[in-house]
Amino acid sequence: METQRAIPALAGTTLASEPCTGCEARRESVCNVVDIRDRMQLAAIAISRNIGKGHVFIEESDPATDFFNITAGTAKLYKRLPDGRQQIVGFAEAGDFLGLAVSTTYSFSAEAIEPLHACRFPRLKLMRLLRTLPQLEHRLLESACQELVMAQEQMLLLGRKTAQERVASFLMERSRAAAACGLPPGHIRLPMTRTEIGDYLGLTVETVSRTMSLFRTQRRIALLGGGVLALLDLPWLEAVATGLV
Amino acid sequence: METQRAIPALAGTTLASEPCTGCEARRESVCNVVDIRDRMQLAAIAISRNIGKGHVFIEESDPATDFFNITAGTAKLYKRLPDGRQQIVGFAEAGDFLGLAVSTTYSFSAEAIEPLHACRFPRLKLMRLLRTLPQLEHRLLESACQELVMAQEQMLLLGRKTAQERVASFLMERSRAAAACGLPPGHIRLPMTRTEIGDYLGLTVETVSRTMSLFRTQRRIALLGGGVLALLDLPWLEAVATGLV
DNA sequence: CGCACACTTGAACCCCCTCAACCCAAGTGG
DNA sequence: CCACTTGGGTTGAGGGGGTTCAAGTGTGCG
Repeated sequence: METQRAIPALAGTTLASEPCTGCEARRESVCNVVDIRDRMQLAAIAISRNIGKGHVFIEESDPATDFFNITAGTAKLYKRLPDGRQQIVGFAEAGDFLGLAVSTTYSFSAEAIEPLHACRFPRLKLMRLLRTLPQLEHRLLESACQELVMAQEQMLLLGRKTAQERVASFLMERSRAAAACGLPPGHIRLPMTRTEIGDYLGLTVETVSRTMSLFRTQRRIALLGGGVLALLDLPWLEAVATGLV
Repeated sequence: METQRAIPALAGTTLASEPCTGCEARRESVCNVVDIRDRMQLAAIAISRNIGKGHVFIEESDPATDFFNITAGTAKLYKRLPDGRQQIVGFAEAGDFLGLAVSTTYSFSAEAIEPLHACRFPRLKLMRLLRTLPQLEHRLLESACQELVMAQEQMLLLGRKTAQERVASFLMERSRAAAACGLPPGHIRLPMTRTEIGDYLGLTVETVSRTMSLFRTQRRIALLGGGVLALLDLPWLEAVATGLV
């Protein structure tokens, strides 16, 4: 795994009168709220890293030494039971901030499911910096609240929805997320495996596969290869996802 | 429902050189981080309310006009599907802060499951106050992160645990919460009905009842009446809750 | 090519849900 | 005082949605 000073696009040039200009994730990122002078302070404590597919870069119950800001790629955040059962509690993509727990240990593990790029912030340094950057703290609070709302929605899914409702909900969630990246409307990309979708939705691989096959034969969706998928009947999917139908 | 100026214990006296002194929840509450002068500002915008059992004081998807700080009693926070299926996303007790969503509408409903006492803060006024009270914002961020961790734990439960593991987890969670209130060690109070426990754990009433009966015949727990329950075999319950056994 | 891994499909099973009956305690009211 | 109601809790019998087990089909990559 390579590590380098932040600001990859400017590596080798003078050390950034305007930091993070090369960062593709800056627009959606939490870093964006602080002004240029403060962003230099942020960049000064950040270390930019490439993380290979399959690499576990946060291990549950390990000491929480760092925060991460994903700038490219996708990671799965998951918890495990002793016998190997796995629950994915979320997928982190460009702009997401990881490690916000108050606890001194991580509450979940994180693994890159496709090549990942992230800024790593030493926990203590960032905590210290937070005291002088109230806008950043405010932005983190907003971000945490947003995640909390999504977590509650996921609890409703896991506790009360049927397999079809879960898969439809997942596709709609991806559809909303896909608005950001550059895909034709009604198309989504699924960088995760069926097993991972199952571990996210509280189902088995087989049930996910069967349900997707059902949707396909009903012409609600179409598999286009390369992990890309077309949502052919958005209104129906939305209705199923919300428990109507 | 009665409403009155905050500081119930001091109602009718001079308006509190030291506000919130009568509040039994102040110790655990988010308000506690701000110093006396700032707490007066907080108390100035707060309205103290008694909320009767069964009263729904937050309605999902309604405009989020207020924040609440629970000072006594218990509320259930829940989401519903159109056909009536219900998922309880948490129980709020003394010291808990509600309504933290960034969104302008509530993301869940809240109902008092026993007589409730809460401080109500107009959203806009509190938001404005937040800008001048960074310690309060910091405390809210901590609180949100803590809730996020608990939500992720609940996702693991809802997605991957068996009925027995869910009930054991619930009992252990209550056991940790009970440490605060004045019950003999190993004893917990369950102010919620079996139906509500089921709606929290993603199970039916019958399954909850059957599982508790099983634990009782195995002498792992004992029902003492009045919603009080003795945990007779904590190590075993803990092991089951974490997926061992 | 051949191996590994992801995905799909089929068949049998099982845990939990559904439906139903019943118990019990607390009101309520004649 | 008892008859009746209501709401929460328990227990039993049967059924079903999703899991488990198993086999087979791609598909990328050394």
